[in-house]
Amino acid sequence: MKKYIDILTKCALFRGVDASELEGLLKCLSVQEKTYDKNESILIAGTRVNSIGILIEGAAQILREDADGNRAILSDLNPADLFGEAYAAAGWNEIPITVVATGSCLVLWIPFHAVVEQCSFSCDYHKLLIENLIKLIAEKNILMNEKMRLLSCKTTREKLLTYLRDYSEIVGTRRFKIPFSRNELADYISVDRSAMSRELGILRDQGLIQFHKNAFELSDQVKLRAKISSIILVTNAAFRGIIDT
Amino acid sequence: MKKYIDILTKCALFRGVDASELEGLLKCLSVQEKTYDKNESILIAGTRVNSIGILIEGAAQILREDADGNRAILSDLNPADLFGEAYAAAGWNEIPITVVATGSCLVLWIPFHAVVEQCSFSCDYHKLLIENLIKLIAEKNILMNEKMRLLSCKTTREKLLTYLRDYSEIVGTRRFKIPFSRNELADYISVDRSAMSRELGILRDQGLIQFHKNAFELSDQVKLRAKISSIILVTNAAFRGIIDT
DNA sequence: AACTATCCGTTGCATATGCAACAAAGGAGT
DNA sequence: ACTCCTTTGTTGCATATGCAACGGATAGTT
Repeated sequence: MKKYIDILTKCALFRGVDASELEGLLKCLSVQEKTYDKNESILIAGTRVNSIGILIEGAAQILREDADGNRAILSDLNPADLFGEAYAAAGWNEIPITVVATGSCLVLWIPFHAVVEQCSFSCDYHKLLIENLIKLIAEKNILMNEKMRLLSCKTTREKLLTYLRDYSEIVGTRRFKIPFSRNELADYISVDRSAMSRELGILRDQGLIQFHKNAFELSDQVKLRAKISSIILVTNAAFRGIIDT
Repeated sequence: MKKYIDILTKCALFRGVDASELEGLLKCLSVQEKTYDKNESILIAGTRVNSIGILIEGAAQILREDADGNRAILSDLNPADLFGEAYAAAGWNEIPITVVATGSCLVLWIPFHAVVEQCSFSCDYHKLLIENLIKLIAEKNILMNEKMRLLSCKTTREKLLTYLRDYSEIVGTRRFKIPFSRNELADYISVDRSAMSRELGILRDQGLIQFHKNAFELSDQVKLRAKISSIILVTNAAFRGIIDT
C-alpha cells in the first residue's frame, strides 16, 4: 500500500492532505486498485463510470472516436493524473471517451459517492477532499472557457495573438517559453502547421513578436489586459498550453 | 422571503430539495439578497468572487472585455440562472468577466464556503447541495468539451455536421428543431453567417440534409455515433446550442 | 396599403488557409 | 564523419471563408 502514497500526494485531489493521514483516508474511501496490461482498455466509450480514476504507474491515453471511426488522442496521462472525474461527477450514462493503457498500468479507483458522502467516521479530510474536487473541476471549467475564447477566433493571427497574450499574462512577463513544439501549438490552436508558421513570420516581420525556438517575446505594440495573477495546478496535460506548472 | 422560493426550486443547485425545506436551508446557508439598478455592475472583472450568484428577478448579461477594449456578450441571464459559480469554486482572485444588470435585478448570493462546509446543524440537505453543485459544474465541463470538439473543426462544413449530428444524437431523431436563428447558429459555431448559409445550401444540394427555418433533417448518409441518451439541465443560456431543455 | 425592421439566402471579391511538397537545420546514434 | 529522423520554415496552388452589399420574404405597426 505504502508504495504509491508519494504519488498520491502529488495528485491535485489530495492537495493539503497530510501524507501520514493518506493511508487511512484511502481505506475510508474504499478505493480499489487495478492493474492493466499494455493496450488494455481502462475506460470504454459507451459505458458508465462511477469512480474517479487516478493513474499511479505507467502511461495511458484518452481517446475519442469520431463519427467516421477515426480515433483522436485527446490527452496523455501520467502518474498522479486524474481521469474520468467529470463523467463520474455528472453521472453520465454513456461516456464518449476511451482510456487505453499505453504501457502496463496501475490505476486507483475512488468510488465517486465515497468522496461526496460523509463517511461514517466523518473524518476531517472529507471536507478538504470535496473542496479539492470542486475546485479541480471548476478550474478546468475556467480553463476551457479560456480555450474556447481562443478557438472562437476566426483567423490564425488572432488565435496566435490570443494564445501568446494569455500566456504572457499568466507568466507575467513579455518574454517566455511556451511548452509546445510548433506541431503541438498548431494542434492546440487548431490550425494548419504551415499556415501557422507563415503567420508567425508575418507577425515577426511586422514587429509584433520575436521568437527563437520556443522562446517568444511580445513587443510593446501588443496590448495586454489587466494581469491575471493566479498560477494554478492542472490535472493533466490537456491544458499545458494554457498553464505551465 | 417566501416570494422567490418557487424561482429557487427551478434552480439546478436546489434540484431535489423540497420547497418546504428551502426557507430553512437558505438561513442555514446565510444567503444575502441584493438589488441592482439597470446598468449597475453585479460582478466586476478583476475582482474576486466568494459567493455563488442566483438571479431571482430581472435580467442581466455576462460580458467580457477583450484586449482591445471591445465588450462581448457571453451570455444572457434569466431568473433561476446561476452565475460566478466556477470562479467562486476555483477561488480565482481576479475574474475575467463582468456581469451587468440589463434591468433592475434581485440577486441572491450564497457564500461558497457555506455550501461546502458542513453547517452546524448538519442538515441533510447539505450533501444534496454539494452533489448538485459538483454535478452542475461537471456537466458544464462535459458540455464545454463537446463544444471545443466542434470549434476545433477546421471547416464550416465539419462544424455544421458536428453540430447537427450532436444535436440529432441528443434528441434521438434525425428530424429536429434547433434552438437557434441563423445568426445565432453562426455565432455559436463561430463562422460568418453568409458563409454558413452557403455551406448549408451545399449540404442540402448534396442530399446530406434538409431544412426549413429551424427544422432540420439528416439524411441516412450522415453517420451518427452510438446514441448519447442523457438529456440534462443546464444552468444558463450559454449551452442552449448543445442541449435544449 | 404603406412603412419598417428583421431574418435569411445569394453573390462578387479579396484574401486567408489547408494541403502537399520540398529544403534547411539540428539531434541522436553508429 | 555518416545516416536517419525530427523539427521548422518556405512556397505554389486550389479553395474555403470573411466581408460587404443586395434582394426577397415575413411579420409587426400605423
